[in-house]
Amino acid sequence: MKLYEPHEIEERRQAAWEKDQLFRVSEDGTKEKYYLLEMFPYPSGRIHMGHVRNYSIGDVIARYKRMKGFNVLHPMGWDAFGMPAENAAIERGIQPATWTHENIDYMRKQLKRLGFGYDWTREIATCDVEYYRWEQWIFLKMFERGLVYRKSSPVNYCPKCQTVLANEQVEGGACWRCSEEVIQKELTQWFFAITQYADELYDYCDRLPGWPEKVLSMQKNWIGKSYGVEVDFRLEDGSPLTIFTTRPDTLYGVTFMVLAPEHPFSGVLALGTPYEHDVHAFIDRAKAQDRSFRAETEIKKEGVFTGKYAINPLTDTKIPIYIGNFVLMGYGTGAIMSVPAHDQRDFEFAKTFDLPLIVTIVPEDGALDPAAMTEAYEADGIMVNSGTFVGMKNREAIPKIIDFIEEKGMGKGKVNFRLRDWGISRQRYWGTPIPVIYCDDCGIVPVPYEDLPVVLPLDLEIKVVGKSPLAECAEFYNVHCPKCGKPAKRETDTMDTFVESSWYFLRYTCPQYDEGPLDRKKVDYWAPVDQYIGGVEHAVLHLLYSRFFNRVLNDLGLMGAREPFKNLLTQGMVIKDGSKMSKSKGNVVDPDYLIEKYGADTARLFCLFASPPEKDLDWSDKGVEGSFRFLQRVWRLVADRAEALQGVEAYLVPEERESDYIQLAHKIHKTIKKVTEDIERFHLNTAIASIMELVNTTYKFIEMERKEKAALSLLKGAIETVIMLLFPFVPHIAEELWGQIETGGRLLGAYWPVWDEAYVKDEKVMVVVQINGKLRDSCEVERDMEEAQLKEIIFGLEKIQRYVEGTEIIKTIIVPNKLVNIVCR
RNA sequence: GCCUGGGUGGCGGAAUAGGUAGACGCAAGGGACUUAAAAUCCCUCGGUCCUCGCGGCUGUACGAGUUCGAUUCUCGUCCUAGGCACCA
Repeated sequence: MKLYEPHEIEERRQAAWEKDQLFRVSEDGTKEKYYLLEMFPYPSGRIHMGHVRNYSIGDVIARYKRMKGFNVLHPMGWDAFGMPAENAAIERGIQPATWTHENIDYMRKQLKRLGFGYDWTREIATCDVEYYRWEQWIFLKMFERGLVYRKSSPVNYCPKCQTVLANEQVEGGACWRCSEEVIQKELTQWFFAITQYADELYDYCDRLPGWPEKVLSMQKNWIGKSYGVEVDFRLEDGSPLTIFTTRPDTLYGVTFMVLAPEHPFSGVLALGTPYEHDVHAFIDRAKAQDRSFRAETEIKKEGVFTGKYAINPLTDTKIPIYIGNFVLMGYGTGAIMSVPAHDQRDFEFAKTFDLPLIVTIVPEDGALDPAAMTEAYEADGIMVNSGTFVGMKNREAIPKIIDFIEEKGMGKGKVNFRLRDWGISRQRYWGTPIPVIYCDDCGIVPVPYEDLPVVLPLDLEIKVVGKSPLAECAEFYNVHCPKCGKPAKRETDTMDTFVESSWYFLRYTCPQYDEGPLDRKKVDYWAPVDQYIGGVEHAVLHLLYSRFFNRVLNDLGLMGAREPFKNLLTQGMVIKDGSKMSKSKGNVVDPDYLIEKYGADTARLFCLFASPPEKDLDWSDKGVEGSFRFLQRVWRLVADRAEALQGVEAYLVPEERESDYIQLAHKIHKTIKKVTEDIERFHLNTAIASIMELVNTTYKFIEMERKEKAALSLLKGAIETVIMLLFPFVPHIAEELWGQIETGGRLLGAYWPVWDEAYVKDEKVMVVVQINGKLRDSCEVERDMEEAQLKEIIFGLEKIQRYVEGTEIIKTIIVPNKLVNIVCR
């Protein structure tokens, strides 16, 4: 018998796949397409176990779908722009481009060594000019449509990364990448108008049944849609002061207003009054508190009275106007109405400043005494003190009050979003240059399409200092204005790297197309991605940006699909010793080491078997050994009798009626069914478990030592089935074993086995007997037996008789072929 | 505080539509083979009680409920992970 030598086998098989270009695909109208994609990696140097897991899952699905006859697009590429390349450049004096490409070369080899089947002719590296030139092209199209604009605003800035961060990239006041505390800085930035799509992005969350509930809820949470009304309060001089509220049912309980420090009225209301000095001192102080500080929990609510009053349009009551540090200028109108009786924040503020409470909603079965309240009543109830709305349920009153306000011209219904526009300017070098030129005379001038690409110079010296190297490269930024020809300056900021990953999955469909970003025919054949697989950490950032970008490209007429990813699978992290694998924790397992010790098939198998894809995977060295042992067991099963099986015809149905045969035949068909259905729903761990069971059953059959030809035929059928079912998981060993038994020239991987429903059902079934729901006995009977006959057998059981004796039988419940429950007293 | 998930043996995890809880694997214990070891193979393996039987009781975070029957459905409680968090 040949020994199982994974390295030799794997190298040989991989070379053959490469030679035959096995995974290369093109559009084919005769087959159903299936676009399978895993999130592409950042080329950090080497792949880690998270990648191995992600891509192993993907490879199973890709190979399975191919066996099922789909035309499977399964590409791979590199999210190649980003800061680590610059840091490496600074630390080691190596060009970011060189560093990145060396990493890509190494990691590509690693992926190939794991045996993942990609169409490498479609490989993309986002740092290649042929990729980012089309991103610049898209930028210009977006600019024409007003989807890109420039504005000065306070931005999140990471002092360590020395660049701006989008709101989504700030996690609890810290940089998402390096965890440095984020500060506020006033900068002029480019923005993508993602808020124009906020409503649609929100609503479509309900039309993505193939996405995990969790991700959709995170996206909805982030977009933060809320229905309310804008109401015009009036200053005493008649000028309007508009607020936004989601609780118009509390409008009659407003006792004061609060403005954000940045509100245009904040600086002027107190002018010339005794309050002026205090107000300005407060505003200065509040503005100095940067965003991250303001975001801290338990920040004390502070405020100052402006000395001015406004009129509540519903009640004509005069109410004082305050400025408060807790009101955000960026949401709603930057001014709020305060209802201390029904909003906890307002309640606290009112207590501090000794402001009155007016109750407008009471619990259905009680009353509220403003003087006795220790917290705001935020729940639903019945309207009181509310003009014509008294007596209504507050929920029902809300739309009526909005109608009333609109009728009287006091305001209008409004939907607000938490989502902000996406700031994409980064003061970094290793990214896509923003294709814009600033001219003293003509202002902002987009680079003409014929001048694209704006190429990122590769021969720059990267220094530590704050400024982007591009801003110091005169050859780069000194240009002539495309409009008037006068000397002008090129934009030296680059784009956020999330821009590249927002459309790479579309470019895979036509990576060499040179007349535009997308070849409409090809992209419409493949898009949308049928199955996307990646880490849940991208639930908001990457996935939301991609949904936005896909819509923009759709609106630009570049493609037909509206949503980018039909189905999404978010895989869990790889955990070891209780925490995520990381260098700092010193608990990383190196894929190279695993491949060297056990081979790629074992590494893949363990990642797939140890836990279902969505869950975190607990690393276990012993578990890896177990996977290796299983493969050796399979190897022996086949290799030990490879010669004996030569020339034997494989049967999946028993030629003999003896129970050994029948049992094995049934097991084969049941396993095919189970594995098929499990792969379809991504229960890859249980799919493997059931293949293991088939292997165990096959060994048991062998122990019977049946020598007839029929036994060999069925055995061969079982073995062929094991190999075919294993192929998507561990393709190298499967192919090798397939080659060892003579299989009539059939090609492994070309088709998926089918089960015969007749053999899925056992001829004899074990029926368990319960008495009053408690398990008492069981017996084996013919399948689909007549109820009367079954009852006769059951009640004839000695044990059951003993239990039933002396009781009154109320009823007998029969679950066919499974269970009988006798209810008695 | 709000919104999602999730709590099952010593461990990773099964149980697809309410019907035998613990598949498969790991670890552990016992045995076979061997001069010995490795490898391999076989047996045991939730808890508990006894009269050690193809025995009884109990058991899927906890407490109720629906049901002939609940890991599964409903309500409440606790714990835990993730997301959002002065968003008016």
